[in-house]
Amino acid sequence: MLNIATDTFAARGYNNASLAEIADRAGLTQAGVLHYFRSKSLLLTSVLERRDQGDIEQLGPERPRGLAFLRHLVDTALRNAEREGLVRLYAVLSAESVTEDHPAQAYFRDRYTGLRAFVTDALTEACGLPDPDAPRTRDAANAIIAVMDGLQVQWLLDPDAVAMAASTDLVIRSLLSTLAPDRFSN
Amino acid sequence: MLNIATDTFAARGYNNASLAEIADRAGLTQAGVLHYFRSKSLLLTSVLERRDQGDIEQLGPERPRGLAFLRHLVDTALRNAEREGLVRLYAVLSAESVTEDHPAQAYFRDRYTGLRAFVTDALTEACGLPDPDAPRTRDAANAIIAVMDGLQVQWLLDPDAVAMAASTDLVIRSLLSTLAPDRFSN
DNA sequence: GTCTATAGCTCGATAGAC
DNA sequence: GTCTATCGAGCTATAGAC
Repeated sequence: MLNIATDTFAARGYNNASLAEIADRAGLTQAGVLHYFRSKSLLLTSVLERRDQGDIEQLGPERPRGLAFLRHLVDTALRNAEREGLVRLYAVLSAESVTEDHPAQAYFRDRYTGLRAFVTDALTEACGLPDPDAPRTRDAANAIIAVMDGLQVQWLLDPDAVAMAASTDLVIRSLLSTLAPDRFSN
Repeated sequence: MLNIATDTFAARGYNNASLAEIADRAGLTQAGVLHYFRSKSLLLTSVLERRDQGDIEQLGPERPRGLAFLRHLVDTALRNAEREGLVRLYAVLSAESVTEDHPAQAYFRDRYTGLRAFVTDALTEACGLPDPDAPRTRDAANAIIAVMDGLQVQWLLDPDAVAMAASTDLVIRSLLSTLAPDRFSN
């Protein structure tokens, strides 16, 4: 049920997806869907929360740190090329969430805040930097997240023109050798 | 009129924006809007075409080349921080366009194809590379476009957490020194 | 739990008066 | 050119039978 809702939101976006279509695909009526989820926006929230378990940034307490975490991001980009549905869900909804009164706005704001902290920490640790709050580290972290997101949109529109993992890897390596040229040479 | 439509599509996305709201803001009725644009999707097309004149990638035949073009991208990121409406329009619509049967899908596919060619050329020239079709150059070009797009979404959700120009500049510099370490040192 | 039925909207588009 | 009126369709959500 949540899987079907996920696919539908991914294919159509939140606003353009209808409970009737989700219900059809799930083999019941629109009223049936609302029996389990009191409203459409609550269904979206449930979809997003479900997706957070067992995914990218929720790896449990033994999440990899430093360089291992950055490598994990490249791995994720590689695996994402085989998970178009998931990529579509986040690409479509994250951008849609910036529109007025979107029900997923708080979710994505918080998600990015958390991701930024993770990546900033990983960079600081991998590079052995003294100050975890250095603006340049923060800029680099934001850029790494941004490049992964932006590549997804290009890839969804034109899969053959984009190598998500290769581009992600190239950016991370380049940033590392800028932030810590002694540790990471070109 | 097109300006009002632009703002509305930017604030609500295409699907969620209504002709009635656009008409209200423009001071006429919904039927009045359809007198000028035969359909909603034609209005969107007109908005996007209008925006292409005098903007980022349409700088006329004397578009800057090589390093100057890459600097221009950073300038654009800097100016974009003062043009939230325009940023919102492209961030929202580009992601929305990957959904099924979206009227702007062809527009954004073509736009990215053109942008990729521009940035790839600029990188090839700036770095003095022999092969304009090198995969790594293409990966770097895609990454530069992606980082600019991805930063916009983060910035719209949390303006204080993101320095679009600084992050863009950092990525471009880092990539340059990876692609051509002899010309661009850290 | 799942259904039918329906209330109560909003939407895009068209027809036609002025 | 701009309006009113309206069609036909879609939507979310609720009420209530079974």
